[in-house]
Amino acid sequence: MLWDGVGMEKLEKTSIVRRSPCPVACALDILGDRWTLLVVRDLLLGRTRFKDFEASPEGIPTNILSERLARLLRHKVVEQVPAGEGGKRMAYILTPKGKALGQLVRDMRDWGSKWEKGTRAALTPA
Amino acid sequence: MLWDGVGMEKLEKTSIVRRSPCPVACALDILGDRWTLLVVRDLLLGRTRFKDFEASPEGIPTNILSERLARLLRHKVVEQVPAGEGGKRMAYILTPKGKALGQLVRDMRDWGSKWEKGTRAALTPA
DNA sequence: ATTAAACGCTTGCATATTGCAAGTAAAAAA
DNA sequence: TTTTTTACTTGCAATATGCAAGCGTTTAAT
Repeated sequence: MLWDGVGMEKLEKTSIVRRSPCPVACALDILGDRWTLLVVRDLLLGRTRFKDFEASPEGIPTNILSERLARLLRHKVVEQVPAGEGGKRMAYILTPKGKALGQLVRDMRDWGSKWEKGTRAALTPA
Repeated sequence: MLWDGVGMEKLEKTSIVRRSPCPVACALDILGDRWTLLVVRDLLLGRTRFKDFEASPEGIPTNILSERLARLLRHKVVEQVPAGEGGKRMAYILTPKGKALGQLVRDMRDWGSKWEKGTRAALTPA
C-alpha cells in the first residue's frame, strides 16, 4: 500500500491516503460511495444549491450532503460562486475537473437504464 | 422514495430497495462503494479467483470481498464457472451485464489519470 | 422596520458497515 | 498421507450512516 501526503501524526480528514497508485482506486477514494455521484449528477443537471441536492428523490441526509460537498470542494471537483448579484448566498458549480465526470455519469446512467429494469433517466441523453 | 420487491416483513439482504427510479442511483445501489468497482476492474483485467482479487495492491479485506462477490452474483454482474477441467474450484467471470461496465471503468481510469497526479493505469488503454 | 420563513448547515444518537486479525473446512499439491 | 493453498467465516473494535432536531444567518413578507 502506498501513502501520499503528510505523516501520520495528525490523521485528519484532510490527510490524503491513497490505497494504491491505480487511477480507478484513486477516483473511488473521492467518488466511491452511494451519494457523491448523485450530487455530481444533480450538478450536471444544473442544480447548484444545497436545498436542490436535498430535494432530490433519493433523500440524502443533510449531514452526509454537507460532508460530501466539503469533500468535493477539497478535491476541487466543485467550487463556490455567489448565487446571485448582491446576495450573500453561495452556489456550488462543477470545476473543469468536475465537468470531466460527465461521461462517467452518463455511462452509469446508460448502464442502469439498460440493465436495471424499471429505471428512468432524468439526465438528458447528450 | 420508491420500493421494489416484496414487503417489509423480512428485510433480508436479498430484498431490493431502490432509492429512486434514477438509473444512476440504481447503479450506485449495486456499485456504489470503495471496493466493488475495483473487483470489476480486476475482472476486466482477466482475473478470476478470490486470491487474485485479494492480492490486488489495495488490500481488500476478505470479508468485504466475500460480500461484494455475493452482491455481484446476486445482481448477475458476475457468474461462476469451473476454474479448471476436473477440479471443483470455481472462477468468477463477468456476465454481459458485467462486461458492459468496461466503458465506465475506463472512464474512471481516464478521469483519475488525468486529474489525480501520481496515478498510473494498470488497465490497458483500450 | 419588524416579523416570518427559508436556507445551509451542525449536533446527538442509534444503527449499520467497515476493517483487522484469527480461525476453519475443503481442495489441491507434495 | 501430510502439508499447503484456497476461499471463505467469525468476532470485535472503530468508523460511517441515517434520522431527527436545533440553530444562526439570509431573504422575503408585511
